[in-house]
Amino acid sequence: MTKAPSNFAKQVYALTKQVPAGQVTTYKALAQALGTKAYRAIGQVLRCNPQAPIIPCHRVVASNGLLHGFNGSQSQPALTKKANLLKKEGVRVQNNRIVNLNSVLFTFTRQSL
DNA sequence: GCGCTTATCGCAC
DNA sequence: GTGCGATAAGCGC
Repeated sequence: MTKAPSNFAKQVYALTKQVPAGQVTTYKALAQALGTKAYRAIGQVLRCNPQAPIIPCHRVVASNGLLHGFNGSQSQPALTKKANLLKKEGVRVQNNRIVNLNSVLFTFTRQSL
């Protein structure tokens, strides 16, 4: 990761960084924006999170609006905290799930790339 | 209606 | 070269 990060990862980071506060995106959206079906691959890239503070991985949720992985898979309290933060941003989160997902769901466009 | 399994792609070691 | 990983979708019962 010292030179030329994979275009794929780069785009994932770029898209994730594009997500404004108060909105969340889904792996599917990212995959579609990249034109790939590697939902997991995206998670893989986000998991490495080379730019943790710059990349709001906590703003990326499952297609169902369910808060996935993040630190949650390992730290429930942390996940709850993030959920609370999202709530503060304007994202309705309840039980680790996006309530008004339809209202905060941020989708990407081909031009986003 | 709910649950489990399978398919897919890329990154890291 | 292999394994794993933050999913998604489909099919079955």
